[in-house]
Amino acid sequence: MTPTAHFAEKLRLAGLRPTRQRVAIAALLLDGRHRHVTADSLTEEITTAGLHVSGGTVYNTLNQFTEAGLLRRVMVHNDYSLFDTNTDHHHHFYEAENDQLVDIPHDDVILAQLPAAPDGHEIKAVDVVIHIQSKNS
Amino acid sequence: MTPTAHFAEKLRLAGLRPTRQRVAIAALLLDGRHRHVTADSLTEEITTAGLHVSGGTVYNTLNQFTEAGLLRRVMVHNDYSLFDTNTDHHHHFYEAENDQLVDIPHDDVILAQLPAAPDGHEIKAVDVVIHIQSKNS
DNA sequence: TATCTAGTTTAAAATCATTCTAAAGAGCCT
DNA sequence: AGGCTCTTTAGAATGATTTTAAACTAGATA
Repeated sequence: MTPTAHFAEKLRLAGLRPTRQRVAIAALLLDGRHRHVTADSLTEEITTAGLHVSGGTVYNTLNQFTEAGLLRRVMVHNDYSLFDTNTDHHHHFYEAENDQLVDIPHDDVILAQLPAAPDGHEIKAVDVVIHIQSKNS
Repeated sequence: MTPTAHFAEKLRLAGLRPTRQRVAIAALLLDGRHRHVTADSLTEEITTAGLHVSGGTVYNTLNQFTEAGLLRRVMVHNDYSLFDTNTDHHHHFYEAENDQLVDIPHDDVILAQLPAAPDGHEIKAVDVVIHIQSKNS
């Protein structure tokens, strides 16, 4: 199976029509590498790859991939959106000084007790963000 | 001590000059009630109280209060900033459907194990957000 | 293979929360 | 009261994201 066919299939399984743009972005983001991207950094990658995808489509695609569970949105500030290519359950260190986000290995956080969800609700996800700062500041 | 003098003192202790606007906002937000506000909802409250504070000052004041530790910023989405008048250590339920944020009592979350902060860094805060959704959807 | 249609992409304009600006105003020290 | 600095103000500017309306395409059908 060609790489393109591989990502096209992945998109189909996620319920997304495999357009040229979505396949290109999937090839960049869904190759198994774990990293954090923004609409801006992704646009740069696309350009570096010698391609072009309009700004609106970059945003749409990031939202659709997230909706489909292919990406995860990480909330650490509200200057711009961050997306994590690692959709496995894990948490983050965040250093506000340099707007730096670092993954925390899965087992390094243990939640010994969680509250029950309010009536009529269920827990969908638990996000832990550990805010850190450099010691000499 | 008049209420105004009380809040003026509170601001001075936080290192903020007690201007008319800051005292007015402090009287609304720092009265001990625990709630979540936005720049917009606060502006409404100010208007309802028969006062007027310019938009820029509302934003500045929220940021300064947060900086001074009188408020806490809560990160759950990036449509607009949310501020929590409860600065004690506690966590949140967040229901994306209605953009609803609910406090979790302090002891209902137990973090049995935390990772060490990366070299040269220290932990400043640990935020836990439990995303919930209504069951029949 | 030609055709059709719904879904998608595009560039550009619009939106909207937030920040910035420069001028006017107000604490507060002497 | 005088003066110096910090604040407030209204309005303009910023910047990420969404929307728009028209052009395009994936995929189904004939």
